[in-house]
Amino acid sequence: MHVSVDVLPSPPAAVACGAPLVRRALTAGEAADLARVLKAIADPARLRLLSMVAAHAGGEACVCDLTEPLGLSQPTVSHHLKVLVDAGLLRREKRGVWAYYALVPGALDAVAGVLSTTAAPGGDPSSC
Amino acid sequence: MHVSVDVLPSPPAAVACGAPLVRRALTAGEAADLARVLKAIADPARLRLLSMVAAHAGGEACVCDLTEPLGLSQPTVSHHLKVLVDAGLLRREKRGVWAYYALVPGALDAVAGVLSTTAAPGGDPSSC
DNA sequence: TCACGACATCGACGATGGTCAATTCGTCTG
DNA sequence: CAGACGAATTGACCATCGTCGATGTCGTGA
Repeated sequence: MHVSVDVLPSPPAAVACGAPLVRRALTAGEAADLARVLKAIADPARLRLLSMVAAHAGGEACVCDLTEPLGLSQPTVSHHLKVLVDAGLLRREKRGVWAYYALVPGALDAVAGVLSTTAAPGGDPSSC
Repeated sequence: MHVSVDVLPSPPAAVACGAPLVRRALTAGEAADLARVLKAIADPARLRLLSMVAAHAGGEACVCDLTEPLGLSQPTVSHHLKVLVDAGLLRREKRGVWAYYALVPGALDAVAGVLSTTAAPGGDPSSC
């Protein structure tokens, strides 16, 4: 028994491409994938973290830069950052004692593209 | 006693405009507003509902059109639709015995615009 | 080697959310 | 009016989530 299905927390998710939401009815699987990424973003603390990381000098920030302005404990901030990394929205790089977080380049735009009811703006030709 | 603070579930939310997420750090209030709308979208059943309503003939659908393909009970579908209406993403119109739901025109694009790291595409000049 | 600082993980608690069965509310029709 | 039908509301149950304090881990410097 126990074949251990190995249901990994999922690879970075990727969101799928194009703007399928309003074009055709989503399948249960597509909806689950999209919801997983959106649930990661749909939290005030995590939205502020994304925003603070993006607006920080150099496009990256360490936990010590984020804890105090956010008004949450350090373990809580670490938890939220992990959720965002697991969702494929942030990238974590450890340098010495500090851990630096930065936006994953196309991630937020991919989500925006799926939600948009018009054609994608810049038109990222790498995917699809 | 009981002045009844009347903390309304919030007006349609509106999300704010522009693409402030990656430009500057969000305030706690802005993050809370955005999170409220995103939480409404961040559910597989509700994503499929938005998608099915948008893809349906005439851009609108009644509950009876949605219950069966979604595989959820009628009360649950009604509950999800109410969440989407309260978030300002769907519009409800009752005609006779049936209740028809349709997308609120700019709502999804507004959310997409906030998440996007580039300038808004079509450029909806009505707001801001 | 030891102490300290930055960060991650663990365990627990209260709050929120998704779902359904049962009921209620409106509206049309016989 | 009474019945039927579509939809909304209620109440309850279980799962998931956000938060914290305590603890563990790893790299740095005295």
